[in-house]
Amino acid sequence: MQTEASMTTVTTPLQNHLLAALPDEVHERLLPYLSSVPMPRGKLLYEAGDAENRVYFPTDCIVSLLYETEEDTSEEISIVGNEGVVGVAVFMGGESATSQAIVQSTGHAYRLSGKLLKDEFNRHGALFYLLLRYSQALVTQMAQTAVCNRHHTIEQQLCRWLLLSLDRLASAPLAMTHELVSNMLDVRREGVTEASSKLHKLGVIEYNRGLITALSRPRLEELCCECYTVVKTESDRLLAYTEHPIPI
Amino acid sequence: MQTEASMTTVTTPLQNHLLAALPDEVHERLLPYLSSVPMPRGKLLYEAGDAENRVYFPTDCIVSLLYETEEDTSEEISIVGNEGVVGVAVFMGGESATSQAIVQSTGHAYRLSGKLLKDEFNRHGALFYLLLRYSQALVTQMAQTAVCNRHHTIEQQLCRWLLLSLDRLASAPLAMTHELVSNMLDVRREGVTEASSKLHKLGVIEYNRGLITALSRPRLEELCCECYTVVKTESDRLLAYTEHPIPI
DNA sequence: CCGCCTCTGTTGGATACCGCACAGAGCCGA
DNA sequence: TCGGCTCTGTGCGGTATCCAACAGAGGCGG
Repeated sequence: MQTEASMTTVTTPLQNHLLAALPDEVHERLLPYLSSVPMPRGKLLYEAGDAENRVYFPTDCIVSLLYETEEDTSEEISIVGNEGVVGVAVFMGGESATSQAIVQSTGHAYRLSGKLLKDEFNRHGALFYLLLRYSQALVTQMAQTAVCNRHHTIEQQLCRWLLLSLDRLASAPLAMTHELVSNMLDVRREGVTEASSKLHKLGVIEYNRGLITALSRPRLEELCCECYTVVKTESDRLLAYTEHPIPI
Repeated sequence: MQTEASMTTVTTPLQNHLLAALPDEVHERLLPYLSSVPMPRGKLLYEAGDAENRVYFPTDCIVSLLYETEEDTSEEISIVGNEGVVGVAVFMGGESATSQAIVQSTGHAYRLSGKLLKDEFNRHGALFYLLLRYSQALVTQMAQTAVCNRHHTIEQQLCRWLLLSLDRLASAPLAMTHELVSNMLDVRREGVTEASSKLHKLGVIEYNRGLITALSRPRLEELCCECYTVVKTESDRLLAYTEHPIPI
């Protein structure tokens, strides 16, 4: 089973772009304390209001940040993969946030205690600058997601979501049912089926019982609204891979 | 005219909660460099992508952070008043953001050069901790706004918007037409008229040609969705007024 | 091989909001 | 005082999405 296989894949901390961008000096201090943890789909990392005393650097999994409403629906506000870190509230000083973090795509992450992260952050070195810029990228993603949910069709949102997910996974088929995607986009399952079916007819994706495969990335980008590109461009700008991030 | 009057009101930097929360030591370094600037409605502080080389601490004005779409609509993702600061991209390290900042309610702010703010931020003292926590509060507001736009009726959104605005202004009538409110919520003007009319019939607000007055705050909160309270509670938690903010 | 469960496809009616068009009402300046 | 502009009120048809119900299709275990 595909899921099981990916659970046993060997990963290294440096598959995470943030960790990879840090200088050796920081690696020496942090790597010994990073522990690899399996991230099965559905694993709840934080609930809204929980103290976030650990942070996670994904390598080959995807984590969704969800906000709940009183009506018991929840909406994915941003996603975090190997480009980022889950648990920004730790160094932002709030300790907790009003979102929940849940694993959306099975894989692995490296876990670090909040205390160690804060200590390193407070050295005001490479990690500090990097995490701040990452936080800004996250904010951009959140805002653009908000705009997208409001203005664009389910089909466009689906394209955006697929592209964001593909960027964060080493490779194809996404193991997601229409039902799960609908939870993420917070639309009806039927809406996702309809949009998927349309994309399939256009020859852009194919899917079968919980596996979605992109057939043509370029066409996916064409059919998508601008939201994907806005987020991608801004993230690339903010997190341009540098061995030694430029200080403010 | 109400607008003109408020333009000549005398303000002090300490009307801004962030500035007020800083210890004397920081005041001594920063206050000499803060200059009071009038903030007339419609003033554009940054455009998307602009280098934010100045930050603004509002005292009695409200600034909206707007994200535009390609279809030339724009949506208010968060609002900043005397509880915050406009220009977080400066210390987050991105220098620019993908939003625009525009004055929504006439008043004043204190302006500081980005360089001086960064210098103070990089001292890693009170301002540093305060601004990080403020940023997190801003993120919470953005996320909740996103959720609200998606799930709640125009009437509920209007209540939320009114409450957030009232919190940030010394006092009553908000000088806003339905048209302007509709731009903020990114709905039709008629939708705002309809919702306003309903709130009026319920005796909760009254309005007349560009002036909106809340008659009963408690009732406004009842009619609102949970979004206002979530944001308010979390902001209060993160920014609990302390003479010397607690370090991480 | 069969039954069951999950996943996908489809339909019909309801609804919130949109776009447009226009009418009345208050205010300001000529 | 009167014309014109801004602001608010209202009605009509269109549409994307929602809600509910159900039908077929594929896979897995007994």
